[in-house]
Amino acid sequence: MESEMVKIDEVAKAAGVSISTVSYALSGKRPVSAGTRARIQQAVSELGYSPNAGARMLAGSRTHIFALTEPLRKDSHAPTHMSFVLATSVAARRHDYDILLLTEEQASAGMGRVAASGLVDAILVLDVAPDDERVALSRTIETPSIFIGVPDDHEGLICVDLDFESAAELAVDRVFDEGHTRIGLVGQPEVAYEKSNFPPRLRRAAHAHAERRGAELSSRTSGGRLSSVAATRRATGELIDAGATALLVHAADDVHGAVLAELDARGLRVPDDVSIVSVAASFDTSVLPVALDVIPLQPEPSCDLAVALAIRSLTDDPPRPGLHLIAPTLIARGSVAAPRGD
Amino acid sequence: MESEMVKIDEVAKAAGVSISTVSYALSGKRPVSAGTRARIQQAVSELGYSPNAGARMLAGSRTHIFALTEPLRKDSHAPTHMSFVLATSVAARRHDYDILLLTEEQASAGMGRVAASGLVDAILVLDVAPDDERVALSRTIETPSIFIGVPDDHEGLICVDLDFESAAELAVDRVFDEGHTRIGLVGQPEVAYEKSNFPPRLRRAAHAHAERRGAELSSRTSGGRLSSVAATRRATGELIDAGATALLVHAADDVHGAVLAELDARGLRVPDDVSIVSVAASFDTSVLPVALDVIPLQPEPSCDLAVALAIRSLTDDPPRPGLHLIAPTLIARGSVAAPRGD
DNA sequence: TTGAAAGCGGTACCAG
DNA sequence: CTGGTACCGCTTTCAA
Repeated sequence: MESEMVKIDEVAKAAGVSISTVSYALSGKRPVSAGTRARIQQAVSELGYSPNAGARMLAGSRTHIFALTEPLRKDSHAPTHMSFVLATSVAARRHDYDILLLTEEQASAGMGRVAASGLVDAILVLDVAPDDERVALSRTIETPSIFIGVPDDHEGLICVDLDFESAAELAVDRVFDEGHTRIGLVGQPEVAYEKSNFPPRLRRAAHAHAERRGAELSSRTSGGRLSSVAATRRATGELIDAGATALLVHAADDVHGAVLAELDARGLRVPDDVSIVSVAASFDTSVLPVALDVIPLQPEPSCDLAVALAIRSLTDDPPRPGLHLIAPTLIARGSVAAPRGD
Repeated sequence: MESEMVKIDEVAKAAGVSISTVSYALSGKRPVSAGTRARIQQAVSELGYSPNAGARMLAGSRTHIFALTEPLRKDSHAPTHMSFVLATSVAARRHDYDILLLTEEQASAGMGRVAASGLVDAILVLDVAPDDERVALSRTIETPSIFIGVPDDHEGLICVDLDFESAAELAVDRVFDEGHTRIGLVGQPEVAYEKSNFPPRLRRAAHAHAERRGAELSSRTSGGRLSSVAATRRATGELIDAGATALLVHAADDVHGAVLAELDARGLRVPDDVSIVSVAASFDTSVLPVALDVIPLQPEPSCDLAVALAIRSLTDDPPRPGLHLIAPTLIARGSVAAPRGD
């Protein structure tokens, strides 16, 4: 039934109403009688009308487009990043929003560009690094930005992330409830506890909760300035030597690998000899040699929330800057069992 | 220097010229005196002017946006798809185009939507399946579509793909020049040679070129309706038994795995006992247990060409429907050597 | 070489 | 509940 590019006045004529009534009937911003609305709906579908995007952007206050900035660096873990991109675009569509993709150098450069040209209503920032250059950029533009992940300096930013304190408590509970009273925490490298924001919070919460429940928790870092296999294996060994029967790991994927390597080298098996829970992993834990119980940063909840915040940031009741946390969920994969009875 | 949202009239005022002169100075569609242009350029950068995207779309004939439809199915090989998305968006930016991402069900549904609303100037179709439903869709819309990959029914479509005939010849040359005169080809499943378009072309080209050069080439399929490990191993065995010292493989990744498994089971090593070249692989060959010489479908050349075709399809000299082929390149990885001298 | 002004196709205000 | 219409900011013809 459609021809070339139907315009609103054709719909109006077909339905025997005015242009404005068509507009209001479609946007719902003004009550329209049931009969009128029906005739308009019919005209719309018969003519295959779809409002012109440019005109809507110009006349209205919304572009119905979000920018999605994701560097997609070559070295990065593709499946993980793809799942976040996917989850974001699906969430956006549910709110009638399209996604404009900004990658590579455009991840940064594009932000200013699309903001200045009014191409997008908001910007969703993915794959956030601790010292992300997009932080500074987002402060120079008026377009609302939502970070999925928390950079070190997140003053004034709206960030979505896992509720790492709850996650720490959940992890402690998981092993404590199974009978472990001596727990080890293999964490980030040293610097992460000085400069970064939530590694210390997670660690503190773990300590506090363990104490609260009557467990003994001691923690080690996985390196100095950077995580290293050597430091991680040493840390793991120390914790085991100190009697830990359960390990919580809050670190990057290679650190998990190093922990498992050390246990393997000592002839310790998971979960028979040592139980493990990976906390707040943002990578795909299926890359690990052993399936681990994990409290992951999942794409869907984060992206859904980020999109919801983006939408709300366009209203007269925008979300406050700060961390918007996702309730943690533990995925059991069999790496936790009762401690050996010896 | 920038404030809220600079408009073209402010630039005009600052430069002491009319609005139209500013527009022309920026678009270059009308000669503007050097002096005037300089003053305008200065005003633009001082004010931080960036033309409003919506207004440009409405008034102009270009949106400066391409849709990129890529299902990004969960099961698909993420790194490969991501590299195509990346290459496309980079290529698009070089022509001042942004990418609107359509994934999952929007990969199809979104095409009609963005076309009808005039949101995009053209649509780039990625991850094309033999029976892709987006083929039919692209025929119902006026927005130019460029397929990166060739569906079975590509009548009237503009498709970008590897020049598989040249690729076949290149592969034959590679092993023939090394001294192999008995070559085996492990191909697609049977049906691909009946219904699909280029598997038979590739095979035919390989046979013709082998004959031309004086080599003996025999081919086997990797299954009936679907490739199977059993059929592939049988095919591989038959070719080896028939005396083949070099194998060309034109198939999916798992078929490559099956070929290697069969060779391994027979105690044959690559390239000492058997040479292998993977032809027209569209997957990441680094997932294979053995590094193989490969003539890949590379993202960059394909995406660059696709974007170029998209741009040209907006001119008064649009590209003809048909296959637009990329010259093949062989990447040597050490899986080809001279045949054993026995 | 430059300027004035008519649209582009909606949105939303002001009336009725 | 509905209609008329003044914009939204830029592109592009028409005139000068």
